[in-house]
Amino acid sequence: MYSQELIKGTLKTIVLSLLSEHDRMYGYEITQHVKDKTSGEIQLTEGALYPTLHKLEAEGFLETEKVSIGKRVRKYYRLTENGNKQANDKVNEFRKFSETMNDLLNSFNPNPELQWLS
Amino acid sequence: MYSQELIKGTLKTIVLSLLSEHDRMYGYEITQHVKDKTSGEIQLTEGALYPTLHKLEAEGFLETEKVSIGKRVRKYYRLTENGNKQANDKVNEFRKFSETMNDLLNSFNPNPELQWLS
DNA sequence: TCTTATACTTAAGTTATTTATGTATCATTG
DNA sequence: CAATGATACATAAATAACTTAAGTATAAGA
Repeated sequence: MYSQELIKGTLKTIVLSLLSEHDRMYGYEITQHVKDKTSGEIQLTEGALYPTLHKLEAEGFLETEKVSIGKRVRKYYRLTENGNKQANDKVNEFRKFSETMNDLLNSFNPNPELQWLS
Repeated sequence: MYSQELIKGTLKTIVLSLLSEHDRMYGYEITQHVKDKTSGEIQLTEGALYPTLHKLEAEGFLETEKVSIGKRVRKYYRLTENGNKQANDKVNEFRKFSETMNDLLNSFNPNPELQWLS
């Protein structure tokens, strides 16, 4: 499990990215999907996720749809057109950022897997 | 310039990593070094950096040395033995994290540079 | 029936950063 | 030589974000 400080700041990127490939998802589904796909190394907490979803909706990047499952109401989120753009921007930003960071960190203690490069 | 939310959480990692390759550095030097090495894409603010340096010192990862430059006093930081371990841990953690994240983000909108893989 | 999983919400406390201010020296330039 | 920008550190107040925790409720499995 990664330190929370590292996960901070990528929450929106993760949510937007997942919704880019899934058409619609609900909150709980997102937490499970991320947990499964990362072998439990990234676990989103509800206290962080739900407020973030509400924020993204308020910003116009997500829209909701309520679906009744038996007696329960499930709240699905999907990307708006702006949300789709935002998803692309955020994903590209993270990719570049991680490259920049790895360059910065690589000058010291180079990654053993990349040793052959030098 | 990357969004601050992305830079958040990597500040300690950056500081510890730089001190791993530089033996000793002072605060202002760190801000300039990071700015230069990332073409201005990561800019550390003093309000964030100095409190972090103080925190790392209080945690026993850094030790200080005051050096007079003319009439000014410059405060150099260097890694303690524990700080060196922590630097390695933090750098490795970030590397793994960025791999995990890129895997998570790659299933959608795959990075064009990696298209040949599929 | 009890426990775990599903499913969403929100308030209070904590933590970290941003923004702003304060202080002071040194170098450059008009 | 005065003004400006760069160097250099520190910290307080405001803000933002997350953690922790509690609340509510249905469904499934042992």
